[in-house]
Amino acid sequence: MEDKQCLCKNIAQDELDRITAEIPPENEIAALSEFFKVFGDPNRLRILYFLSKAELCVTDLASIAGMQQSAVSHQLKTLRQNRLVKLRKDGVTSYYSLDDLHVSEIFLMALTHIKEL
Amino acid sequence: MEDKQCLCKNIAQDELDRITAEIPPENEIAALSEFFKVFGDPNRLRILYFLSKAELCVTDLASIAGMQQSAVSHQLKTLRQNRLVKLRKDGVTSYYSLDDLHVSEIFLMALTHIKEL
DNA sequence: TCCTTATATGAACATATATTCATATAAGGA
DNA sequence: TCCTTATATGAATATATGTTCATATAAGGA
Repeated sequence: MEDKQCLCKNIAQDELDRITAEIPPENEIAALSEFFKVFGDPNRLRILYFLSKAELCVTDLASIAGMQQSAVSHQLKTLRQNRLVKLRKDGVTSYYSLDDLHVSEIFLMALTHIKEL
Repeated sequence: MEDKQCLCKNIAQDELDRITAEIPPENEIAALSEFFKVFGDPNRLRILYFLSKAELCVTDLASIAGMQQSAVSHQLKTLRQNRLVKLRKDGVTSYYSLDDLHVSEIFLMALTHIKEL
């Protein structure tokens, strides 16, 4: 707790202390922000949208998302590291699909919010 | 539609076309990713958490979030531009509070997801 | 083994982004 | 008007991040 406490009268000190004490732990905040950051790129959002509809290979994803194959691979790596997609290999081809049911929910909720603006 | 269509047999061309046709428009994708990006910073998440509990002034926020006043002001500007918080002035003091009920929902949903990992 | 195809990987690079530092601005009191 | 306080703003800076380019790696067929 810093010592630069405001002198304004809007909130009691003990109320402030209570709020501060209840915040989720540091590692959860970090994980949360990391989670949201993954959705914070338009190309990754497109990839997630397409994968919410069907299992797709890298080349098809690159094609329909209008991205280079390499860029898609990089993004898929990020999505895998964050456990949002999973990989199935068949010969030389890699197929990706969603590995997290929350993605569609979150996508929908945020879309609802955007449309209310 | 690019011409680098994959020859793999996982999905029919018309299925692929249908998926591509259904994606939300460009401006919605952009708005969505922007929305998520705002939550993708730990300090902004902290600010939003605190404001979900009470209306607070900049100095108190800076204090409990462990940030410099200037950094808080910058972040609050971003949050205001994205209509997530609102400002009430009283004399020299500015008080901020949530301007969007979705914030708590989104925060909770994501926290649930994080805890399932 | 060599060649082809699909994809992953890493470096380079351009751009984005959060914080710091300095100070401008706003509000209020003496 | 001057001074103090609270906050906003802008430039500088360090770091992060997404894309491109080149190529390594994996898989399979000849």
